[in-house]
Amino acid sequence: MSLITSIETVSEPTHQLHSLHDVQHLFDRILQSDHLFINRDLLRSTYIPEILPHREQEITELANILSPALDYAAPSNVIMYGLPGIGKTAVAKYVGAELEAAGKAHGKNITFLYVNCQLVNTLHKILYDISSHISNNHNILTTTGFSSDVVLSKITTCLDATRQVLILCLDEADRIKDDHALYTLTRINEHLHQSRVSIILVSNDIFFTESFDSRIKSSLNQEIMVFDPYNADQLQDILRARIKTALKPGVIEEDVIPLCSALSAQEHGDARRALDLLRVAVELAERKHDHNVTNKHVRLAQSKIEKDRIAEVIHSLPGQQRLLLHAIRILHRYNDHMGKQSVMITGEIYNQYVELSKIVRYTPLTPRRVADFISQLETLGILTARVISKGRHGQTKEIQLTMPLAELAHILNDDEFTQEFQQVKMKNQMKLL
DNA sequence: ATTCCACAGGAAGCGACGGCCC
DNA sequence: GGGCCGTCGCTTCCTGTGGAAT
Repeated sequence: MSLITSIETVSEPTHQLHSLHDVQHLFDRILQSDHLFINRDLLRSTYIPEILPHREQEITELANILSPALDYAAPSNVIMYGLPGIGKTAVAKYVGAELEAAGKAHGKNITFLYVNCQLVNTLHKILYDISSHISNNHNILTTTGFSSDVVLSKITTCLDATRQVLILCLDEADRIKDDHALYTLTRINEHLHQSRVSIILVSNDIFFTESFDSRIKSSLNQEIMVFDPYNADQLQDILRARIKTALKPGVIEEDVIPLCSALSAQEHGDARRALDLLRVAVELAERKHDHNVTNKHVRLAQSKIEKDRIAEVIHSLPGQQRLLLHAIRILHRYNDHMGKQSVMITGEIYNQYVELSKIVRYTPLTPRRVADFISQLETLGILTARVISKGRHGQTKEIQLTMPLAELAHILNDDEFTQEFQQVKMKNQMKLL
């Protein structure tokens, strides 16, 4: 389907809702349809259940490491390694909550603070997270504008004033930009007299501490826990435990759980993925008013999850990166038109990008910056790129889309740039825009 | 064996920004 | 309102790369 025809198809809905009455009927119909869920939130990976199947050993190990906190002693710092979706975060949060509860029962002040370093990725941001968490009834900084030293000093004063053990869990710790941040955090105890801080570092990257200098390694003084991926049988147990409370009895066909588990085990034993797959499969079945969830729904869910992920990523890209994607789309289409390979190289993509920048009146960024964008798009799974040498014609990158061109065109269809390109296309009869 | 090309990608630095203090 | 602090997006400068051409 050409870009212009695909725009036409989405322009006008065939049926329009005119009144609040219509809307009420619409939702009545949805509510009256068969509900397969009892509680869909229980099939979300963010939900921490009361029992974590196949992680009993890790829970016990972490609990043993952290138990000195109940005597106001500093537990060892812990590094937890393992691939995504295999229960590291769940174990840390589970043990953290249990420890807080045990502290309360024994009259000890223990605080567990979970920080996701994907967003909170600098020392400064981490310190502000700590300060806002421990600030209850204390005059401590909860806003920005202070140097890291000032915030750190306020935190240590507040901690010492309230005698407590703070367990700081830094998830995705490999995202922290500055090694110095970890060094500072691991040495907080040197400033404390009454309280103690212990750190749990959670990472998918087993090599992330390799680059640390010896000062950080020694100040970490860590216990290491390595999490093994779940196998297909273990994933089945996890899913079966969740569906007992999340879904109505008998709505799942016999082979659905084994299929979800097998597909997720193929990746790397990712329980998060297995739960998403099952939840989306049930949602699709519900929307179709089917009474059972079958393998067909799981396969549809698998394709939907992947498409949704890429579309969401593309829509959230900044303007310049979307413009670059338009350049790639047009170049790809041109290559198809000329019967050439769908492989593109950096130089021609950059030239196309500069052309488009003129149309939308953007100042084109430098080739260096655009090269970074290409690497980022590769990281996001939208492109594949490999460095090749063209001999006397220099070194470059061979770039390919990971999705069909039509799919990218469809995703970019409602993009703000598309309309401008359409106007230019009509004015200049440029077939390939 | 040497030269050459078109980049890749690291490092450093700049300016803008948001949020605060004084 | 100027100064401070940390962050971010970006440019500029630079060195490295590797295979075809000479």
